[in-house]
Amino acid sequence: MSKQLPVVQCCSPLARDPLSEVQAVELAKLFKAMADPVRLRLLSLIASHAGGEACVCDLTDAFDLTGPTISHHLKVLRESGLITGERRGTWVYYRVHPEVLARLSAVLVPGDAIVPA
Amino acid sequence: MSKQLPVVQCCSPLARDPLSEVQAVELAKLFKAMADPVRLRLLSLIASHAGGEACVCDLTDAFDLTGPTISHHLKVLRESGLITGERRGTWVYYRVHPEVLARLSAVLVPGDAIVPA
DNA sequence: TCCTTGAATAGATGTTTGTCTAAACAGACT
DNA sequence: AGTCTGTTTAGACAAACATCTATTCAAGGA
Repeated sequence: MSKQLPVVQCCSPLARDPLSEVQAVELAKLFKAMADPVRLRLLSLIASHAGGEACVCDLTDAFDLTGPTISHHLKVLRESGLITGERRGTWVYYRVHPEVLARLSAVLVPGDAIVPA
Repeated sequence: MSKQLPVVQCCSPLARDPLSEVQAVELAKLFKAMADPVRLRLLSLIASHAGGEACVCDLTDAFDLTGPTISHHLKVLRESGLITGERRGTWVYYRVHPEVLARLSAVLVPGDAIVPA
């Protein structure tokens, strides 16, 4: 549906070793994608939806925003690698990439360094 | 040193239940605070520093940025509740609030809902 | 083929944000 | 007091961003 960014290769937990500049830039992109209430709710709606996927029509109804605005936010999430979209007939369905969330989660707490994917 | 925001009360994991608007706004503030490479490195430098704290002088040296800019980023992190600063004599020392990171981490992965603080 | 509906793109606009310089504030030491 | 060093505040400015309207693209059904 659109360009796939590589899944985060980053990092040992924040509190273990200082982040390199490159790692920080990489991570910041992901956090920036989540740094908006609408995008967080989109992510949550998709992730918690039955079957692990939701169509744009479902998502649009949940907000008091125009279609293009929702579409813009979905694009940001897509380009950050957090979700993917797939057209099936009339509708486009989105689902999250749980590994990306898991890696992000692991960076935040002290614990084992991330093993290579 | 400055106003303390309440530690995030938020939430069940993203993928369990759809985030409410209020929860999303709350969480987005935290993610926004981390959505910058400089702030992520600051956070990591502080968290990984010996003794769990670092003074501003250490932090400033690690970047090619002016003092006021670093101070600005520290303020953003402070006001988000991720760190606290304390003046001891000449220097100001910062340390992270690990609980906030832990809660944030827990929101990202499927698992148990957060128990009240 | 044309029309209808779902979704994305293009372009415009007001707001937020990261950075800087200049100035103020806080301690410590003469 | 006066001065030095470390840190924060104030104000300015360009770049990034969230939102909108108008338009285009995609797939189905008449």
